[in-house]
Amino acid sequence: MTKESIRVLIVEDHHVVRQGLVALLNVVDGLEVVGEAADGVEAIAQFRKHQPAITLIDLRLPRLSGVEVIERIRTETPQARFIVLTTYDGDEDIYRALQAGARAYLLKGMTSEELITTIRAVHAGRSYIPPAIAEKLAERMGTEELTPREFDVLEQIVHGKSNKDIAVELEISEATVKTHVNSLLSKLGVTDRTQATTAAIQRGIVPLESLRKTKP
Amino acid sequence: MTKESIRVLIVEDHHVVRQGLVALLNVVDGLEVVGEAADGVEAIAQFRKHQPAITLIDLRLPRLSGVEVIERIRTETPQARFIVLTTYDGDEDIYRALQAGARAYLLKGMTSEELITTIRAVHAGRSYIPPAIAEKLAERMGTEELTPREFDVLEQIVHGKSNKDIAVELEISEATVKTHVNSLLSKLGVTDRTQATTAAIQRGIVPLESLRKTKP
DNA sequence: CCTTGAATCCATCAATGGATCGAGGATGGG
DNA sequence: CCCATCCTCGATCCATTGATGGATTCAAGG
Repeated sequence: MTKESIRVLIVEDHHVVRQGLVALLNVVDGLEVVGEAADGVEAIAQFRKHQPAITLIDLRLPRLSGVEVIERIRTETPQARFIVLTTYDGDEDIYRALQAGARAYLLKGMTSEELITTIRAVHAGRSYIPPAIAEKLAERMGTEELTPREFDVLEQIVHGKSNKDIAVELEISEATVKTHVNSLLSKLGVTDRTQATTAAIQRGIVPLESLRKTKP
Repeated sequence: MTKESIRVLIVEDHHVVRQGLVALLNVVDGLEVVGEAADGVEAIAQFRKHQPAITLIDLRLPRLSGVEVIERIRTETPQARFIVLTTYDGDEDIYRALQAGARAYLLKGMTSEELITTIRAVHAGRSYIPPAIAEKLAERMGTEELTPREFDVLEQIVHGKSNKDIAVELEISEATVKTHVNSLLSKLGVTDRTQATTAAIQRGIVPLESLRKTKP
């Protein structure tokens, strides 16, 4: 009946989740898990070794982020197909992953059927973005991109720095900092730096992990 | 050899993770997964039905939070034993869970051995807190508790409200708001509201989910 | 009963933040 | 070459914020 199994690589650092995926997919007819990886570097090695048709990948990975893995693999193997599988749903993450070439973006917590359907769809050349995710993306489209410098300033703001501190840190004048603050506030559609902070975190522009203890 | 299996209930909303836990635990000698639940309400029902020795539970659950589930079950069955299994590691979550009566707190991503060892330990009456978690807890201990009112104010700050807005919202004068702001800033060990915001989010005092679209 | 701590209010002041101008230099694509 | 964009800087002005100090009420606990 089934001609040939779809060869799948699973990249996921959480052990139990990885186990769950393998257990789930291995009982499915027409799918075959050919490899597993727990971090970005391993993911690339496994990909080269097995040349899977589909790679299921989490975005938050040790050593090399999911987005970087997708980008690197796609430069050497452009036809590689990726399904991003993650718990986070900040617009920025979604955007970057799709930008990097992912064909589908699923949140953990979906049903097995959804997952399997998506794998088959992507293997058949289609792509799949759940409605909830599509909505986030649409939202994002409405907003302008931050310039690199504005991004730098936003990052500092989220880390609780004052305009003066930021000026010192970035080696520019406080007036310039204010200019950047002003334009990023309007691009984010907020009125002050506190709102900018929550917006940045919530949308995944500045990752939560980066908040931990940075010395003054 | 094995006298009797340890009866385990798994409470976890993410389907793949739940699958992974079941797959992982069912092959272990001396453990038996007697039930599964995907939300808080179901969790209580399953507990009553199966009276498991150990309940593995995620904190973020639909309908009823993990902490609430633990509290409710422990009022009717004080000897119930809980192992919290979650991805989040904000001090506040940890504290509340242990306060509610959890015996162990594990982050997803631990090895199967860790998990199994912990289950056996908790079943034997011991408790287990990983070093990384213990450190967080110790940190928290150093800081003073916020009063309810300070908490209200902090919540508003995180939502990007100005002192004036907060005054209106809480129906107190702006001067009073400032007083609360001042004392919560010092309790959190920060110098302005932006830092208070990141601290609150990072420590889980104000959940990220609550940030989504609240109309002005 | 007295102390303590929470919550409320008030006033004042200096520092910070944000809005709004205008304007020069660098860069890169058309 | 010209135009657009970004980055830079400065000046002014007003609003907000945070620090400080002092005052009242009320409830809980020793």
